[in-house]
Amino acid sequence: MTLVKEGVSRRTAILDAAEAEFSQHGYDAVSLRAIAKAAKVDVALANYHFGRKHELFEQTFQRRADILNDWRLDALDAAIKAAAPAPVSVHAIIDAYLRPLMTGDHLSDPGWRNYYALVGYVNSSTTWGGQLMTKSFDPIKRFIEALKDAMPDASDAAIYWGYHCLSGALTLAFSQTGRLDHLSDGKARSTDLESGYRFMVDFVTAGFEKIGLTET
Amino acid sequence: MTLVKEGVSRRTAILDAAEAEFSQHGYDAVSLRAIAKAAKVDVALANYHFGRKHELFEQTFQRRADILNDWRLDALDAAIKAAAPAPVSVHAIIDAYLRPLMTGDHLSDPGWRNYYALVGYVNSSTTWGGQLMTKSFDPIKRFIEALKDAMPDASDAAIYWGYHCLSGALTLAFSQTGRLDHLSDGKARSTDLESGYRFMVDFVTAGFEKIGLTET
DNA sequence: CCAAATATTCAACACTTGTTGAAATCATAG
DNA sequence: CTATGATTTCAACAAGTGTTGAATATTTGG
Repeated sequence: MTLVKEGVSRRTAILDAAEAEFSQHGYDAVSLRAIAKAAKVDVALANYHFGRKHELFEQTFQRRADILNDWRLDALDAAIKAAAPAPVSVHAIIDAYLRPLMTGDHLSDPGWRNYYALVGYVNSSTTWGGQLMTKSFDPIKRFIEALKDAMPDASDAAIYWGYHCLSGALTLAFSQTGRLDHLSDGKARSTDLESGYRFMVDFVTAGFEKIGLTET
Repeated sequence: MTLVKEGVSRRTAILDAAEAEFSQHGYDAVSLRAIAKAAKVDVALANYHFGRKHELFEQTFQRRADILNDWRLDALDAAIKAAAPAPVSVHAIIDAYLRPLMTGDHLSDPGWRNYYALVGYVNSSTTWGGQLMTKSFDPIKRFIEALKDAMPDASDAAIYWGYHCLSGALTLAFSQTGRLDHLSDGKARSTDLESGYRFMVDFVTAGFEKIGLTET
């Protein structure tokens, strides 16, 4: 009998457990022992594989970021190709940014749902937000370039602040905090991200097109 | 010699310290001892005044929420009055929601800057987000009603998801995580919230007006 | 099958955590 | 001034923290 059960190594079991725990409670509220227990593994093993807790967190975060980056860049390339030789539209760029989060069974996969919450946590964290988001999602700079091409008259400031609005709206919605349900008394549901996605695409596209015109 | 220095009671000294610590490091990374030390007070005093750590956090959060709610409702009333008898515009509603964060010296006040970061932390926290945001900012439901009046053809879902976009964009920007600076290589600055405010007003207004038209 | 390398567990370390009951200090009213 | 009540500090608690070095188990390559 091999040590590895069901094809899942203990190393990825730790990452899985860390992902679930960190996304639900944040970095500091989660102990390595809680992660080890969820992964059915000794505490010391996390340290052996990942070093300090800090690094385990960053690797947990990076794992799906790489996958998400690939999905998004593929979608962007497809949009550019579909529009050629005309420049790709703002709407198509925003859609390429958002749609990969929805496609396939990502929304019904607890792993991805947890991860989206983790991104929301990191994005608005003063501790992690600045550095880690930029490092992990570096490839999305290609979306910034695409937006500049689509709106050649827009100022740099408009592009970056617009992207910041998009990022904030997206990560809050996909964190599924339940705020929407409380606020609307159930008339809108946090879990209904298909609806959220549709509204967000239109909302953000219109926003970008508006501030792309405003002189600064 | 009195026990109270410079008119600042020990009770509010604890709240001030808690605000600074919680906003910079989150709930779990902050110990009561760190707060007590910053407030130059014994650990046990926080418990005497506020009970459990949980309640200290909520009271810290509620303190400025009440003030901010008043500012916003005043701004909304003024906008409604200025537009009467015509219904107030979406643009004016969004401005009433955002402008109070900027007016006066709020942006140069470290207390308010810290608080804005704290709101960002709470808003995207799966632990606090749903309940605490709704409880503390309950009066902003009047903004929802105003938006419904301004866009009578918009669906409820459009209004609530639009507000969620606004909330996410706002709290991320005002958290000042430094993400914007890293992403833009300094071409846009997180600290330049005057610019952020101007872009956000136009961005969000255009977004609302767009999804207010879309049938769902 | 055996030796080397890798993976995992065990046990413990020094320290920090939130909370509390009792003691000490202060403010205030009579 | 004094007695009462509200603050504040002191000291300690049981439990939990990240991290590590040594011991054990497992895999791998020859």
